[in-house]
Amino acid sequence: MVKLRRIKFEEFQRRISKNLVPATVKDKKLLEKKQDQIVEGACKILFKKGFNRSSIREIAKECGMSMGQLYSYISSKDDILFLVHKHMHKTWCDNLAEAGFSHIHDPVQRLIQAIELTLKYIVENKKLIQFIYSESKHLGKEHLRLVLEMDDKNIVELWRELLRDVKKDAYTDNEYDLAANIISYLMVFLSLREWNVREQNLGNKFDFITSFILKGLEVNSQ
Amino acid sequence: MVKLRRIKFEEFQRRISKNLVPATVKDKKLLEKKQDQIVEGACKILFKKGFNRSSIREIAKECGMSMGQLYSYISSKDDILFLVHKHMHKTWCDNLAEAGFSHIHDPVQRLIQAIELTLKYIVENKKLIQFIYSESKHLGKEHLRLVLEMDDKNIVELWRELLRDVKKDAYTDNEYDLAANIISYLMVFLSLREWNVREQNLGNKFDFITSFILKGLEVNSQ
Amino acid sequence: MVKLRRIKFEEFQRRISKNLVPATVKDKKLLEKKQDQIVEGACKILFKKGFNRSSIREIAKECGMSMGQLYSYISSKDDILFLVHKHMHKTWCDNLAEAGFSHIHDPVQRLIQAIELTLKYIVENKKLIQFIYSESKHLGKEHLRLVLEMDDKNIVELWRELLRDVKKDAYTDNEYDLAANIISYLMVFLSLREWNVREQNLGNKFDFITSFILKGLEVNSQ
Amino acid sequence: MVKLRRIKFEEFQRRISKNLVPATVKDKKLLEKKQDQIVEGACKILFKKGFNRSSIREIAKECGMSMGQLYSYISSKDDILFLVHKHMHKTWCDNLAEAGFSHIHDPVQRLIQAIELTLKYIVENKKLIQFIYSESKHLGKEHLRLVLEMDDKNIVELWRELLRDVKKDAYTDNEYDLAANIISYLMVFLSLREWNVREQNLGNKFDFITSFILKGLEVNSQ
DNA sequence: GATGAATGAGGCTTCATTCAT
DNA sequence: AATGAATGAAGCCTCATTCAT
Repeated sequence: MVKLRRIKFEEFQRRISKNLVPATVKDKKLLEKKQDQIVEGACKILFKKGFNRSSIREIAKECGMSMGQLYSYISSKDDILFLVHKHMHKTWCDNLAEAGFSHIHDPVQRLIQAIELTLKYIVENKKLIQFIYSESKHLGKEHLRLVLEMDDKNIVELWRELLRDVKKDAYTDNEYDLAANIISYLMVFLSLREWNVREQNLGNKFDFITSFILKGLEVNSQ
Repeated sequence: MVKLRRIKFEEFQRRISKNLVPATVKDKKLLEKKQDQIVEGACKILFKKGFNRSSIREIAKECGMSMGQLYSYISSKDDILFLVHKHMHKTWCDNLAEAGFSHIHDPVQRLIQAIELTLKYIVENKKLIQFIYSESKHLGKEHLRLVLEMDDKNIVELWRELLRDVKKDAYTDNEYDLAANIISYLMVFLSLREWNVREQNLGNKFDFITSFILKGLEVNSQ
Repeated sequence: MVKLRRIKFEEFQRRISKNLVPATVKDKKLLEKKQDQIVEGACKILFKKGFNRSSIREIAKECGMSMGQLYSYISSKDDILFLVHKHMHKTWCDNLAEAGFSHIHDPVQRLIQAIELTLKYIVENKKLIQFIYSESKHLGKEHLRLVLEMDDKNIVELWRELLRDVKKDAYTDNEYDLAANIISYLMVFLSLREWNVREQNLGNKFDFITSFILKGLEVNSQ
Repeated sequence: MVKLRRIKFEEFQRRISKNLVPATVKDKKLLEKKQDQIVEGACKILFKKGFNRSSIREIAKECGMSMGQLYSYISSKDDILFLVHKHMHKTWCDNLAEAGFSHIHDPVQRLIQAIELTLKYIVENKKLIQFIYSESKHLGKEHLRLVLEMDDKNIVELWRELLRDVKKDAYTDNEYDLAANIISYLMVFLSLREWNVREQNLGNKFDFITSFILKGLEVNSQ
């Protein structure tokens, strides 16, 4: 199951590459390396100031690049935003794939494992998640389409599949979709509502959310 | 219960007024009226183009004001964003207050009513919600503090109270807080994830979400 | 005849105004005045360095305006080029209208007068003519269309009419058109080929050209 | 007569070479071949986008060269413009030389043949002519001098000589010069005023122009 | 009080040319 | 000798805010 997902992600990678047409650089290896460098540098600025308030000049400087160099690996400021989205997506998928849960036979335990791995990832990448979810409106049309597709085909689809195993045929297709989206949405709750939620032991929060979801789905965790 | 909330909101109004220092206008009544006019006009532009791409000139024009006039009711562009937040907050609270649910004796039914009213409000004000949640990063520090406080003291607090009645003493304080925040967060799900969720009858979605929450809370709705 | 032309020019003025949409300024009178100021300043730079090598900053400075101010009377650098074209067109038409020739009864003498007035205008506005004819390729699509239309409907049409009176029905429509275009083209010869032509008395050049045209048209100037 | 011209052109070639200082390449033969390749590739881009909007990168790519290689055959972007001018000049001269007219004994027929060959050349190389005449402003000072000299010593001089045979001693030197320049100028009319002139049979246009010139010169073509 | 013209810093992006590899 | 990545100045344009009228 997870392998399948990884394959799909790589398929996206390929399609995505076509949508980021750097005007000048030809060396693919270098391109990828530099784009990683851009993501790393850009995030430092972007997380602090948001997309609009971060200037290309600042970002280039933080990346240790001249503006000209930066623009040979991207074709517009928008591309940076897209690169960050792609980065988030990749680390998210990698995180799940590495930790793994497809070996767990019990569908419920598998779901629980997926939830906990994801919650952990989200909390560990709080700034990234906050940025992604508050700035996705600034993506260009085509980039937005791609990001939504990545989200739907990789992440939401994972929950759909896990739910199908857990709920068997108890739901209609619409309900699987809705539930998968709700779970997907609840996963980022802790990062997006950080300031609202009272300080307390993180494990408690994880447990409460996991338990809330399982009960909401009428799944018996025993 | 609801009355209490309204009072609180007005209390905020007063405190908030001090944070919007119009340079010239003294007539409070006029100020309020004009600021409503600003919100109305601004929203038309803001929802279409986002905060950064909307210019003061455009907004002023849409409001039927000169730029000078506009600037006598606000002190910076950021104030407009705050006014829109305040507007959202007010209509949200008004919506609940008008429809009302404090007369419902059964705590569970009261909770259900609150959920459904809120879901309805969120869907009817989709653009507003989407705007608020994607542009809150642009709020100035002080404004952000106020908005978070409004959210916490009015909205989240409502859920906390409703939950206390429903769950009696089954939760710890932390759990009441967490659950209230989760519900509050789930309320805007349909507007923020519009594109992801499959087309289907809206009522079904409402029912699914309501039911999911009630089950998640282990509340028996019968 | 000439009056007719003037009317036509004003008609263009009106249509043209719609194609130069300054984003911000509302006072029409001021707009016109400032655009004249822009043309005057811009020409000093443009004639010296050509369109591409002249920066907006330089032009603004020469006009005694800030860049922001400049941009409230134009909407792009292209507009400046168009304004210069319009300016040329206007002075050309004004020059003919003021000196006048419609009162001359003899068609041949009228043609001669038109030629000499035009040659005089062209030589007196050498730099302007050189600029216009070497930079019109840089006009935007819509502006180019307008300029070509102005040229055709006002200037070339003048020659067509004069020729019709002179040649009666000796030409086909195509020939009237071709001859009018050739004359129109020959008029700017002295400014565009300044460097090639040997220094000599200007009057001689005028006479030679006039005579060349009349003979070319087989018109007897008696 | 024509031979003379060719010799002169080659003489220019030599002088011109000194003004294009390729940084590295010493093999003259190779240099010439590569510069032809550059002209061919450059024209494809230049005619489409104009000089300023064509980047060296694009041009190099179209030429099938690396940027480094390109820069070993030119010393600046301006050189490319000059190469195109030289190319135009060479093809123009070659065209006349190949078709030939020096064998025609009757001076008037010879002139007519020269005119028609030139008109044909100009129409067949419309894009080139349009480019040359709209971008010559971008030539550097020294290049401009050379181009004007080529034009005067080769092309205008041809007309001067042809006119001397046709008009015998009827003109003063100034008049020969003026008439030669006018003819030279009229030759490119059809390419530069393409859009203005009504669609019609090209032969008609050729005949009208030829006839107009002959009459203008008071030359009897029979 | 009301208006909207003016400011000018700062935004994103391009590209001729060089030079390390 | 050949490559093409890197430089960085300069390009055009926008717009929140002020202030003379």
